[in-house]
Amino acid sequence: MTEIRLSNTRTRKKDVFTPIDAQNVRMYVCGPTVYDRAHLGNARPVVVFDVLNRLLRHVYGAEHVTYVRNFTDVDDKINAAAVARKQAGAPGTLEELVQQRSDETIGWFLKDMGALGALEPDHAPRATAYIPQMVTMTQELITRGHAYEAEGHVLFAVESYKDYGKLSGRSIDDMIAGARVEVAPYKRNPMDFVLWKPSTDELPGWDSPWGRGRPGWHIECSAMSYELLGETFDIHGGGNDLQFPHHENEIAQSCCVHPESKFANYWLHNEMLQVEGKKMSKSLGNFFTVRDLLDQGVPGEVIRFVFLQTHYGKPMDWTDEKAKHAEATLRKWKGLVAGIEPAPSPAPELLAAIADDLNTAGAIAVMHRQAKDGAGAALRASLDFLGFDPSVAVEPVTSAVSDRLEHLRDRLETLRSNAMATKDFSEVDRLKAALVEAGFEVRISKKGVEVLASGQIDTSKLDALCE
RNA sequence: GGCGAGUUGGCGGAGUGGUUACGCAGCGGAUUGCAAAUCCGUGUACAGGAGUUCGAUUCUCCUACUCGCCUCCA
Repeated sequence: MTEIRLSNTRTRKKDVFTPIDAQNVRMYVCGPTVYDRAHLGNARPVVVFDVLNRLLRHVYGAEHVTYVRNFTDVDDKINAAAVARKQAGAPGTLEELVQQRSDETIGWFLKDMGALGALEPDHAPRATAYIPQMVTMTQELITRGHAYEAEGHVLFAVESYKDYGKLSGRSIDDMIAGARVEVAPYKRNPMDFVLWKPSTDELPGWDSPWGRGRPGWHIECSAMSYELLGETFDIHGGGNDLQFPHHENEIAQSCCVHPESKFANYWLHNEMLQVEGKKMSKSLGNFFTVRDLLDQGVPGEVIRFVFLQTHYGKPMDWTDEKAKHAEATLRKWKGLVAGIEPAPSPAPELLAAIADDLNTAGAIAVMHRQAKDGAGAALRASLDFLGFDPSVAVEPVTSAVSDRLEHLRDRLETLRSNAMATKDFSEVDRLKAALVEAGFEVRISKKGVEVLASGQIDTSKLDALCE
């Protein structure tokens, strides 16, 4: 069996992965808050853990892996969007409008991530479907002396959990010293965090022993992972910005309710994404969504390829340059594997690279070697394994384009054979240049003439050529 | 201030205690009506300093720089 090694934030080492139960390998990844379109940064963990999911399925068998990724649909930004709609005169109650907003955002998310070649998890629980479980857990924390009620809020008492801060390597005292946030007066310790908070009448809320309210952010992951994966499971993942406080708080909640459990054995965190060397932010004007890129004609798998070029534990820089190179490489490889059956299983070297802490960049190096060696079947199996569909052209050429392309190719061929006799190549060169201008690649060899789509096709220029 | 990640040839980016990864670009050649594509050849880099070692880019320590988190942003 392939030995998988993973960088474990908990131990700060690369650990050999040993599942609790090889018949049921369990992974929980923190999913998005569904208030708006996913930006490019949101896509990184999705792709990273998609690769891990595929690896686990390959090694343990698809039916022996359970992958859970939640949707956070309790959030002030969702509420704000719903309120705005309500004020604009949209029909329905506010709760319905909240639900609507979440529904549509979830639909976008799945579609956009599907375009990146990400398989959907086995379970994609929504926080709103687990409120009773969160209430129960919160109550249990109070009973066990780890939480207290204050002014309609329920707060987790960080001092009641001795390992608080262990995952992220922080001490409560240091954090208090460096705190930059104003502390609510009802907190016993400034680091105490909210398990439950009151809702106003206008906002979505649920009945609870502490009045009508809504859960704090962290409790949902504790409740849902327990419901779907049990007290202790194998892998917990997410972006490294979640390490503190989100994951720290999840651990505190879960371990205090289930003192015998370790919660998650392996913690994986992906590093952040940057754009052209800078943090993606609205103020810098370099903020964009996955959909923006797709709409600009950047194929989803090009985005996927660029992501996989950088190890998940390193900051990744998104640049147009990389996207261009990725597209060229994918196009080349797809040409190489066209019509070739994939090898029955991915090559051992490829698997070894991925199993070594998801060394996707190393895997790409293996694929370059396969391409160079003309190992089409192996390359195709590699592409399949990493979630690239070789049967789909990088840039789908519409039939309308391909018909005209055929016509132009014939014309070019005729012109060329004439020119070979007359030695006057001016007509050939003119058509060739025009085709290149319109976004095609022209190859003329002894065997004949080939015209291929090579990038952004300018259909208006194509139309002009056909007249 | 606290915690953490990183720094490899023009660019991207693996890997290794001692034998030039690889890709792109570039350069030379083959091929071509010219190109493109393809093929062949071509690259001694590992932030700085100290230490361990027969030997370090690879291990340890220090310094510099970059970046992230500490704000319900993945």
